[in-house]
Amino acid sequence: MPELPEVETTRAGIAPQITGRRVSKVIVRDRRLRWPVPPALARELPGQRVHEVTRRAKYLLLKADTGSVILHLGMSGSVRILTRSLAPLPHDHIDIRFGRAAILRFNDPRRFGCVLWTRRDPFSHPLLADLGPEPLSADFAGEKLYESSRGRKVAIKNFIMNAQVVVGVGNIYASEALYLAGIHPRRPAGRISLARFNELAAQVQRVLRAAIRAGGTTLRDFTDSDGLPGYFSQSLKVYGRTGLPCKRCGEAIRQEVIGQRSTFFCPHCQR
DNA sequence: ATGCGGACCTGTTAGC
DNA sequence: TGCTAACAGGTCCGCA
Repeated sequence: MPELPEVETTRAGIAPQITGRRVSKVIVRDRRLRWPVPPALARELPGQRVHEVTRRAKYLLLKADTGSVILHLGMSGSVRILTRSLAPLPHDHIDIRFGRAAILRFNDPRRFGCVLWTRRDPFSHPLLADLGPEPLSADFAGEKLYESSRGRKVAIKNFIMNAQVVVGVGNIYASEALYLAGIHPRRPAGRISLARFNELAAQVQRVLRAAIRAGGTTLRDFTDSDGLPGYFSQSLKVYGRTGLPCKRCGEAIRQEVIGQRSTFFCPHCQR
């Protein structure tokens, strides 16, 4: 579920419900996530206020009085806000309770996600310290991609999915952005011109923004069980369209494995 | 430094 | 219909 648009939609959904509220209790039902949930979370967070809910890459950051919660949804994670007590379902691993007002409930079947606690600046946490630029920031442009790609032989698909290069481009939107920019996913990153990188950067922004808009519409009230904007799938040009005609030229969309992930592209429109 | 493959998990779907 | 295998939106880590 969670690519950057889903994470951003989640952030926007939960922020108004917990910002400024005081945590009353943290319940950890299963601490076996990607990294074990630190005991300090349940020990230190209760009694503190959440001051803001931000996002860096696909990490959600809950800034509290003496530290921050760092939360990642992995492949299958979701959070939702309950406004009344509900019996936990399978994989409801963590509750962060805000008195009677709200419960933030973290669910993650595959447990690739994480919920961590740091007393330091979360941006200096090892998981966040080396991350590349945010694709939706105003200063994100093709130049950065172009410069960091010189001499690199890695396929462009893998390159733009590398979080040290640019964050937030997951498997779906990597295929989509490359299609929109007309770039073959296997093309070596170092053999792409500045002009084409400018186009790619623009299309990355465009597709992510469009998906956020679609997600935002679907999940307006956030008591829904999973943060799945099932909606944007209608707008996908290549992802999941193996064998179907390209919407531009009619050629059959190809599916190949690149970097161990399924990749979708039009062999005619992408070079 | 770079690039590749494996690892972590469970649930759902595709195929025989 | 039922069993098994393949696959799934992420990303860290170790090795060559």
